[in-house]
Formats: sequence, structure tokens, C-alpha cells
Amino acid sequence: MVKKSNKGTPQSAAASPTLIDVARIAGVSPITVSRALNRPELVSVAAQDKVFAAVRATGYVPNMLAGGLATNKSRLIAIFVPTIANSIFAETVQALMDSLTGEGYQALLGLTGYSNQREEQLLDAILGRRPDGIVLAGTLHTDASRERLCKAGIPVVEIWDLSDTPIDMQIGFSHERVGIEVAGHLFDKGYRHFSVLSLDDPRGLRRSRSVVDELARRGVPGVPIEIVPAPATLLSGREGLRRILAQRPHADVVICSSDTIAEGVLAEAASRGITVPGQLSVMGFGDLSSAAQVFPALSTVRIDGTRIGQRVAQALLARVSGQGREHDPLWIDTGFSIIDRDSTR
Amino acid sequence: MVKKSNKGTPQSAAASPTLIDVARIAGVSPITVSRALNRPELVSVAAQDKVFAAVRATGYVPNMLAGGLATNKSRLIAIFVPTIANSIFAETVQALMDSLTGEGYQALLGLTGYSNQREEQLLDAILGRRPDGIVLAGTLHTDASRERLCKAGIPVVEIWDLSDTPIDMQIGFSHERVGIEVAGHLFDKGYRHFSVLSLDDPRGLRRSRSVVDELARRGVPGVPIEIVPAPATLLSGREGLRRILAQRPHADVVICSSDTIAEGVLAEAASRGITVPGQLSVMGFGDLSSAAQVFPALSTVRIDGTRIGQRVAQALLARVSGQGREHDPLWIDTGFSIIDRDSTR
DNA sequence: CTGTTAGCGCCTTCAC
DNA sequence: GTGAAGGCGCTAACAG
Repeated sequence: MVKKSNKGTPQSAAASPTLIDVARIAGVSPITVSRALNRPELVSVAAQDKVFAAVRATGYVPNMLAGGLATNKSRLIAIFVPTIANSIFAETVQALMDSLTGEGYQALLGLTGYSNQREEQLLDAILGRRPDGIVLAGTLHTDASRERLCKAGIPVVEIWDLSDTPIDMQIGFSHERVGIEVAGHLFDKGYRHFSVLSLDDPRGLRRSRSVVDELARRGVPGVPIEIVPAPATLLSGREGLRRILAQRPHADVVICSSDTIAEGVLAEAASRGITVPGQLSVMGFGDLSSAAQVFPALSTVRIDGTRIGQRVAQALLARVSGQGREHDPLWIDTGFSIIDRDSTR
Repeated sequence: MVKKSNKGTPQSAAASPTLIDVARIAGVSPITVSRALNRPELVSVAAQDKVFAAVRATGYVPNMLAGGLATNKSRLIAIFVPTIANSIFAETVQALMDSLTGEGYQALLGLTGYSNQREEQLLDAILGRRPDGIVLAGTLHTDASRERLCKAGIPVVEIWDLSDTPIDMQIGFSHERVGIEVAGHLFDKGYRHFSVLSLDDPRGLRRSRSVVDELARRGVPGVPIEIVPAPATLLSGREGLRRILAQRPHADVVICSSDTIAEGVLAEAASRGITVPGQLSVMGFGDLSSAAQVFPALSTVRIDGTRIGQRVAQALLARVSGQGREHDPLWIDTGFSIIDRDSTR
């Protein structure tokens, strides 16, 4: 009969060395090793040398699961975004992570796919890792999510949105104001035959509806919204323009809820021989990373994802390390800017 | 005198409930709670009901740090890519994460910024989390990294590259072959005045050099490589074309190491009134997510990041859960395809 | 500056 | 089916 657990048998890799192994080799107590690694200022140089030598000799890598369990800190920040395929989220996440890793934190990424159902599931799973902070795109969460987030007792930053009911901190911009300003901007330039093309995502829809409302307020009622399913693709942009032109052949401007579908609109216009911005103007929304540079024909609303990411990191780190600060709720409007084709050229 | 540790005092949020709390409320032993949650088939339905009720009542969230420490499994997969701002990596990471979360794993993302120095640092930090598997873009690592990876004793997948010295598994394609096929393709179409524009990243350079070598082999020696610094931006693409044209005004095709700089080349060409593909042809490289759709003028090498991501997940999960399988080294060529402007139109 | 003791929250092993 | 003991690797809180 063969024993099931062959405990002594060094299969391939011996179990990784522990702090105790290091201590034994260095000839000091385990706690001294711990201190030499985490708070060297509390340890004599002689002891440090012995410890570091032993660490190198063993190839010791501290087990943060154990450390986290003991200290009740994980040095983990959870980040929830709908997708990273969208360059504006990618930019934000990138900036956030860059700032975070500099401070010794790691990022746990959760991709929600614009579904707050999925967000809730992921949240459950990720809360089990006891992150020291949570970043969420958007302010629309399920009730269960909100409750869990509040009970978790850790800093929460909602980004990309400013609402009246923050869970904790908020860093973003007002989608309503984007809509209002875009509408005003285009109205003032003389456009009157508006069409709106929106992705079926909550924030995109809010911007789009705000455009329509503002235009109505200015005397242009009944502007149609064409809605295409997320995620954004060039093809849905093309399809969108097709549908718009079928209904309103005389549209003189199409306001899109994202850069990607705006590019699709441009592609469709090009393939139909419609000149932009001659016969038709197109407005996008995003990070300007590519669209507006390649297409001077495209006007766009510019959001600075990098800035958002950096501010989030800053806010989070202040809370996490600056222990003194008691819950100063934070509300930062990172704003946006409207880039016009005229000024781009 | 005030006791320092005010154990009973509910400051703001009482410490989150533990499995023991749940057990007490459910009137069972802790281990029964654990089993009800992880292997319900071992627990009577009556007990399960009591446990789940107690879980709901307390809002209990299992502490995976503790669980991981006890089981020596973290259900964490570390993913290292240079950046997610590049849509092809974003696509790969997205697909990988989607497959992973379905199986109860979470992703720890590490952004190396094309520096294997930075990769090494990050690796150190992340290995401390005891991930169950590691995915790395590229096969160029520091010696220290390679050693740590081998010693970690966990599945390692190198993606985006196929080399002769795999650490463990490899899933990707041959950059040399891309270069060879691109060179052959364009040569056969009759081009003779080649220019190569490459980002300063290891894989891009390998493709570019391979193009040059293959062209030399075919009797077109001395093709110049213009190198622009990473990360890819449209502006560096524009700058690149400027430099190329300054040296070789009669270039008839520019081969770019990424879609983004190819788009920059197109933009620069447009602003100079150079027609594409009439006067100048442009070849890109990437995921076809936007470039080749919007620019039928752009030929490109297409890499399917989604497929790579899915295969990686598959390979990893097979290793992690399919305990039986002993180290079957894996080598998958996911291939690429050359998309021509003629066939795109 | 260093060591001792105790325990973080969970799961393994073995007994019932 | 369920439970009791012990330990995963580390660090707090004390003492010396």
C-alpha cells in the first residue's frame, strides 16, 4: 500500500522557505527577520547583514497571505471597470496602477462588462481578499453591492461619475454637464438637425439624454437617440449612422457617446461619400488618444483618464497610510474639455 | 488607565464576522460552516440551511487570506504585460480574465512598461502573494526573474513569443516568421523601396530585423530601420514617417511594428497630401480592432489576442485543477494572418 | 535592540 | 454526517 501523502518526498520543488528557516540560518529569532525586512530601522546593522545574507541564501520570498492575515492589511487595491478594451478605462487603470505600485500596493482588477449584476458577484469574490481600498467605475450599483461596500469599512472611490449619493469618495465629472455643454456648443455653432448615437451603457445614455434635454430646452425638441449595444465597435458605429440616415437624411451633426462609435460613423460616412465635416459633423467622446488626432474631422469631448487615475491613487493612499485623517469625504470634479475640429486643425 | 485594545468597542464598523461567528449563530461547529461553503455535498441539507441563514444574517465574507494560508492555494493568477494602453495587450488580458473569473480565479495585474528590470521588481512583490499561476508577455527576462520563476514551482505561461528556452509553457507566435512572411508578401507584390519603422521594444525590433534580413536574403539589402521610443503614439508614427521621407523620399512602402504608429504614418501622409496606398503603402501590426477597419488603406498583420488569452486560461486551469497531469510542457503557435488592403476593400 | 508569547481566520487530519 | 485539535507563516504586544 502506498501512502497517499508522501510528505517527505521532494517531488520537484521543496516547499518554499519560511521566515523561520531564514531565522535559523541567520542565527536570530524569527521576529528579528521580520523586522529586518519590514522596519530595518529597528534592527542593528549586524543583524540586518546576517538576515539579508540568509534571505539571499535561501531565496526567501515573504508570504503576504500570512503577513496580511496577521496585520489585517493586504496592500491590495481592487479596481472595477467595465472593460479595459476601451482606451479611456485602460488609460485610467494604467495611471492608477502606476501610482499604486510605486507605493507597494498591487491591483486586483475586476472587469464588470457594464453589468452591475456581474459587479456584485465580483465584489463578493474580491472582498474576500480583504483589499485595503476599492475603486469602482460608475455610481450605479446594486443595493447589495452598496451595502457590502459600506460594511467593508474600507476606502471606496467611485470614479467617472458624480452623483448625489456617494458611498465614500467620488472623482469624476458630470455626465449631465457634458451633455449640456455639448448641446450648447453645437447649437451656438448653428447646427439644428441633430442626431444622437449612443451605446447602451448607463453613462453614455445619461450624456445622450442630457444632450437631448438641453436641445429641447433651447427649442429643438424631439432629437432622436439611436441606441446600439455595448461594447463599442466600429461596426456598431457604422450601423448607427445607417439607421440615422434612414430616418433623417438631412442630419447635419451626429453626437456619439464614444470615440469608437464616432470613428465608425466616420467610416460609414466615408464609404458613402459623405464629407465630414462638410456635409456632416461628428462629435465623439473619450480620451483623444487616437480618434481626434487621426481624424481632424472629428470634434470630441476630452476626458483625461490619466489625471483621474492619479487623483484616485492620491486619495486612496492618503486614506490608507495617512491614518490620522478621519473620513474626509472627497468629491473631485476632474472636468472635461470640448475639442473642436476647427481648433484641432 | 485606559486599555489600549478596546476589544468590545464597536468603533465604526465592527470587525467583519468570522467563520466562528457564523458557526455560533448557526449553532454548528466552525468546520461545518467551512464545509457548507466549500464542499456542501459533505453536509446535511439541514445544516446547510442553518449555515446559509447565518451567513446572510451576519453578512459574512470568507477571508481568502486565511483560507489561502491554510490551503496553500491563492486562486490568484498573476499577469504581466508591458501595458494595457496597447489594445492588443488589453484584448489578451480581457479574454484571459474573462475565462479566469468564470472559474473562481482572480487576476493580479503587473504592468512592466517593457522593462524587464521592472518586471523583476514586480515579480518579487507579486510572488509574495503566492499566485497559483503566472502569465508573462515575452520571453526576455532577467536571470534573477527566470530563477525565481523556476523556483516558485507554479505553472508559468510565456505568451506573445516563442523561444527555444521556455521556462514552462509558451503560447504565442514567432516574431521572426512574421517578419519573414511580411517581407515575402510585400516583395512578391512588387515593392522594392522598403522602409521599416519600429518601436523600441524587444518584440517589435525582432519583427523589424527579421523583415530586413529576409529582404536582404531576397536581394534587397540595406533596408533602413527607423526606431522611435515606446510607448506607441500617433505622434511618434508621424515623426517616424517624417524621418523616413527625409532620408528616402522614394519609399513606396513603410512597414510598421505596430498599428498605432502605422496610423500615425497615415496621418502624416494625409497631412502631406501623399495618397495611401496610391503613392505609399503602409503595413501595420496588431489586433485589427480599429486600424484596418477604419483605414482600408492599411494592410496589417493580425494577431488574435482573444484567442491567445483563452488558450492561456485553458492551459493554466488544466495545470492548476487537473492535478493528475504532470508537467506536460506546452508550446502553442497561435499564428497570425496578413490582411491585405485589397482583400479588405 | 532583541526575544517570547499568542493569535490572525481558516482548513487539514483524524476521530467520533 | 459532524467535531476537536493543531498548524499554515507571519506579526502584534509585551517583556527583557
